[in-house]
Amino acid sequence: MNIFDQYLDKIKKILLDLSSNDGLILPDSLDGITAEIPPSKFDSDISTNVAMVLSKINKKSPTDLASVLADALKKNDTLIENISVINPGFINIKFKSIFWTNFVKEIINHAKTFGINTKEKKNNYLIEFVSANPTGPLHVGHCRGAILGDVITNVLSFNKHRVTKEYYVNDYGNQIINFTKSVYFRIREKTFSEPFPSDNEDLYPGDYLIDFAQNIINSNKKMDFEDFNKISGELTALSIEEALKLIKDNLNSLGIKHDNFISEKKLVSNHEVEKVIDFLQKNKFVYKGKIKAPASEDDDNWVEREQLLFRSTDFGDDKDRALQKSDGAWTYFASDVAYHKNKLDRKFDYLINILGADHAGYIKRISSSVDALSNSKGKLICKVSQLVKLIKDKKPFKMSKRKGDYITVDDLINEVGKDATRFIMLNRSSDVELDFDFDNVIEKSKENPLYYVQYCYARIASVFRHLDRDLKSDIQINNYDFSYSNEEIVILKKISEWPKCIDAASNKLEPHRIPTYLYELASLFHSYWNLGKENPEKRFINVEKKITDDKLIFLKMISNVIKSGMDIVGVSTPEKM
RNA sequence: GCGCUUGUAGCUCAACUGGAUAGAGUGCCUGACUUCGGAUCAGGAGGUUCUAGGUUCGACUCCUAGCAGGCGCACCA
Repeated sequence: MNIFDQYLDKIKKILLDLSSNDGLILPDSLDGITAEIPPSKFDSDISTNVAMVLSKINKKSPTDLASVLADALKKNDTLIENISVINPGFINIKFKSIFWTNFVKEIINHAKTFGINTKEKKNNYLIEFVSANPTGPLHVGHCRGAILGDVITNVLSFNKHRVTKEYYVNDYGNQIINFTKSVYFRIREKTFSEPFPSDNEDLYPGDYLIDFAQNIINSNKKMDFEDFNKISGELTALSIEEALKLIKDNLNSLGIKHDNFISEKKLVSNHEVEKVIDFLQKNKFVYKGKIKAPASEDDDNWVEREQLLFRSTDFGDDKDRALQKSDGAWTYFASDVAYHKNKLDRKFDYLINILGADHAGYIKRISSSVDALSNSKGKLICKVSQLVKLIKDKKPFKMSKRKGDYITVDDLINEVGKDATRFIMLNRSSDVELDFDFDNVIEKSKENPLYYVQYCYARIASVFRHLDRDLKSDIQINNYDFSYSNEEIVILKKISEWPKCIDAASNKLEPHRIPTYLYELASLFHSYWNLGKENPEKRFINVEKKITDDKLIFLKMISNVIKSGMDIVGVSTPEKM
């Protein structure tokens, strides 16, 4: 039930009517006409820009046109209390109290579906996110993208789209060889008491490898660890398995579960890379050539080679991109092209990739390949999540990968918990860098938006508790005819924005709008609550049972929306804190 | 140098796919607990939305150019 959509439809209907009967001229598309939330200083519930959009084409002043439209609107709607035309030509509509009574009933009766866009086409999405190398635990850098992807999925699913969550496992290439060697040296450290080589920069230094090594030794008692070359294949598989187990644990503690894990190695061994390159070759997107040294590299160190290149410059990229290494192995990009071909073949309406800021430069390349593979019909959307700056004791602290002492997802969850991590990571637009202040995140005050919103829900729960009612169970509406105060109307207006918030979050893939909205709603609620301190009549539990019952329905409506939103964000709504 | 991205109150950020007098928190100042939960609330002060042009009835939002910060610019992944 989106009242803005409802009234937009009404307005358009009236326009068509006026156009056929009174000579109103309409443009080809009515898309520019909107129904919006008026600024709070106006005593009004919905506003529309219709008169300003149509004034030029009709050669009339916006205000004159607005008066005509306002009259027509008022005439066929008994729920409008008054309608006003305000410069530069907005039409503002104010509803009668009965409108809101109906509204509340509607939401209470359709608690589970309020906010869902019932008009739009439902799509089938594939979202790829996290996809961190299977060489160790997830760290803070992965965390934001992980949560972003998960909550985008939740928003889309809430809006009845179909979404498949996928993790691309980079289990092929040099990094994996180095990683496996590192595990091997840790095994030798244990079985042959040889020290781990500290001078080899290619090896992974992290302590977690010691656990990997021990686990592999324990569960492979018969394995002979003497000669690396004899066991490298098997050991690679075992090492990756260990890493993936750890990563899945990390994701699980963030509350994230992917539907599929797609192995790069399998794509390679199934010859999907060759096939896709054949295809590109036939369509003249691939050639043998040389690329120039990157600007960051000294020309002296750069060796120009002839190699297999993809014409990404045809699609706006800076340079063509290498597909094959000098040793004949595929580049990461080549197998990723195969992976995207694989995605395209599965016929999704949209492909979404969530990338970290440090991979943003990769977008042109991969979207070029999708364009080449799909004749520019691939509908790939890349979403970048900016860096997270960790702050403790008012100071930023950096993590250094070299020493292996970076902050892991585990560290984060242990310190601040899953709920706070999710809510705070999501509270800002993914386009801006995020300050993640440890002291702030665990603080229990208004400064911490998670608690502020949860507290709102807990307060409502406490009212129900006082009356021996259960907030979670359904509430009955019999003769409900609440006469709303101004404070209540303000809250109702905010509630009516919820479908708009979901729409924006869903269409623009901007889930931060949800925590922002919930915070605003909670803020209005806390003000409303405090009215009861000075004026006992404003309290929810009233001597008159009818008033108490009506107010409970009102509170139930608020808690429904809070609960919906918190579920999408993926955090709890405790009834006591 | 090139590409992407950000620039809004002292600080951290919002602003509904171009709407009206740009909003919150924090910090600073002042006030409210015998209460349905003070993890809260009320009030005050704080702005040339980086700059210069352009498009538009209307620009924080779109376009062009510049300035400043961040990220990236491999046969790595």
